[in-house]
Amino acid sequence: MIVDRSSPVPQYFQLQTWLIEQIDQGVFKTNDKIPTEEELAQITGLARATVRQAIQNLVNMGYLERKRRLGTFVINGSVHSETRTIIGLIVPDIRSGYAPELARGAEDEAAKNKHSLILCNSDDLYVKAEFHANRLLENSVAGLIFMPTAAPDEQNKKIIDKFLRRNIPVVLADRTIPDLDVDYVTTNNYDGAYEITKYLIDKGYKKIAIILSALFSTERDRLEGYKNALLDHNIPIDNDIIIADSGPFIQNRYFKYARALLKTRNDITAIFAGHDRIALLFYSLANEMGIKIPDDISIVGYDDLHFTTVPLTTMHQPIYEMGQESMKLIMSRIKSEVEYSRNIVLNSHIVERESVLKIA
Amino acid sequence: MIVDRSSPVPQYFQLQTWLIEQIDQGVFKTNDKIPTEEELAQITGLARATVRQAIQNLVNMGYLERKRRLGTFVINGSVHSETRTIIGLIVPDIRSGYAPELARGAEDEAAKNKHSLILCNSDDLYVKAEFHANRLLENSVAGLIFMPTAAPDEQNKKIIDKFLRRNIPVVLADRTIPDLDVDYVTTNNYDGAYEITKYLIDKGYKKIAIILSALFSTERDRLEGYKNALLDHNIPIDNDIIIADSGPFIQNRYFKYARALLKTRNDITAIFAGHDRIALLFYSLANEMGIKIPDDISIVGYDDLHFTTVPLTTMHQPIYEMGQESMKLIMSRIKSEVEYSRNIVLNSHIVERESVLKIA
DNA sequence: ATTGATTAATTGTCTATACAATTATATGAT
DNA sequence: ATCATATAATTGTATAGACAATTAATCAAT
Repeated sequence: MIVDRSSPVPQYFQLQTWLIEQIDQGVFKTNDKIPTEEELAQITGLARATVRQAIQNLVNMGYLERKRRLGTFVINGSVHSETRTIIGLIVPDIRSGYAPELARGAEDEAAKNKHSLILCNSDDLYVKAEFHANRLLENSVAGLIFMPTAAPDEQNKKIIDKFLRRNIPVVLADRTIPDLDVDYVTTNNYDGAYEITKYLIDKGYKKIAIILSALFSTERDRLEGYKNALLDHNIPIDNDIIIADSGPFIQNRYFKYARALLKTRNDITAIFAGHDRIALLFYSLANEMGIKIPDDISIVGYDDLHFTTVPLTTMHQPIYEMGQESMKLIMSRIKSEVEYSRNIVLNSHIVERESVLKIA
Repeated sequence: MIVDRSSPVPQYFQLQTWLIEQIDQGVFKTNDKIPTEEELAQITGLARATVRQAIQNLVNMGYLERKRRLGTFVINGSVHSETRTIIGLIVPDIRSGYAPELARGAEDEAAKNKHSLILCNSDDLYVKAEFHANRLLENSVAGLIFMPTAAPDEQNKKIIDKFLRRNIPVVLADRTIPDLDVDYVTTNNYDGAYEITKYLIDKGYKKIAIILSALFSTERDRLEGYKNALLDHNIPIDNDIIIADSGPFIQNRYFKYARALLKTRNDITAIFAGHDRIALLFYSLANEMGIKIPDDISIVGYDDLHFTTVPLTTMHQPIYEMGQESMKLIMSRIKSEVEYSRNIVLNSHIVERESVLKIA
């Protein structure tokens, strides 16, 4: 007998307790359909309204989910994730690069799902990321979108594990970590770099310098794409005109690299800037040194931060979509049990403006 | 009439909405007893069970509290403010203008106080702002930093009141609302505009056009500053070269204004762009039309979004500090009872670059 | 194949009614 | 004064029944 009508315990509550027991004991498993309200009324001898009250409470508590016409179903056991509607987003700095675009994509998608976004800036530092991670956990966020910091992979993993251990889904955005079984969304940096290098080659260039950071998977992939494009077109790789900085982006440092490069190697005819902000430096520098882009030197960037002031040919990255897709992954993890980790690689495409001259 | 029986909206939901409204508008204040279920049934003409459903939902949402034999009471929204450590930030769009800088200032200050920031984009639309406001309330934020939308003041006030009624502190950032007793942080737009207009006058200019939006207090103040600077220097105001758009910033529309202005009025020697993004348009346009800045025409902007590509002389606004100060106001409200509302006006200063030529 | 209409299952909304449980307050007894 | 008891107001629990809305699945038409 499920409900004891002589008990002082409310009958809806008895039913509720019984249902929880069944779920806990695995009689009703995740995603199972439990009996319909009518059936439960029959079985227990209660009125449908009473059954409904019990079920409604369990829905509120995050045990069950109702679907019209289909029935009532047991929800993913990682419990109260339903009531939590805040997602954390850790980016290096909301002011720089494409972070605003990414945040906006994520926020829009979150809003669609009636979730909110907590914004955290790590400045690419492990300590700051960890500080925020702890605060997010205290606020019991339902998920985390994380751009790994410039710290070693091991440290980033530590942060990620904190969440995963508590069954809080994590998605890496843009930057990835090798050999880590976690969802991520990125763009095809290797292919993109290969393509835009080939673009320069097709325009007649052979002496193509590249300047970027070796710190992040994204830019390391771009470097590989660049190298292989050269090799595939029988252009020797000249390590002197490959500048791969080991630290995060610091404007002044890159200014020095750029200045040194332009001064010492006037055989360079084209430059592949690891990202658009580096490309911008060259514009300023060209101005300063009386060099004309693209007449004297051609340049391409990567990202497509829409500057209206310089006509930079660059690789457009779908950043907004990256934010969106990251949030979609989080949402699907929250809503249902996902067994395997999923990786989304978005495609970039060249946006041709006027920073490259055809010389072939 | 509280419920419209012909509406497709469920009646319990209509009642629910009505009750929230009453609470928001202060008809039912904190700790007030609302009518009993029986009374509400009478008033609305609904069955008690239906009334009950509405009330139950509001109890779950944290609006109401039931006490047996006593009735149902409005909950004091500020009760848990010590334990709540999340602050809402509603900006038009995190991608545009200085929103990232503002967000970063606010976030850093929040982090110092072990608080977190929920980021919301309103797109300057009332409906979106309201959606986010409701979500923030559901997440029981401890405070709100709000950039009013482009909607009429009354609507923005409605959103603000929702928070204030629950004793949740609100700070307006950058844009203010006249005759509203609420904390705000802004910059001295009037003085700044006066100063930069005077700067142009001192450089020898008399025919100074201005282009901005008349939608926000900030830009309206700038327009006044511009006008008074002219008047004080005995320069007649020429309404033909004052373009005050009534809508939000839409790039293409401003392009048209700019193009028309440059084509029809070649007596103009200087331009005061209401903000830097407008100034940028002139750079693109100048390029297109073969006009040189500053040789053919001088231009100043407002904001100082640091573009490395064009040497724009502009009014630097301390946006990061604005975010910081806004958050500081929130924190002081959270920590202690503040009786009076406080207004902080930050000072801007001119950053001289190379977009203005001396002709006097 | 795609689109459109139909059907049936199930949850969603709503009414009208009844009695139970709780408890602040008033009343009465000591 | 203190304690016990009754009272009444209000929310809490429960029933039985009706119709609405949604939607997966099926069938029909193009």
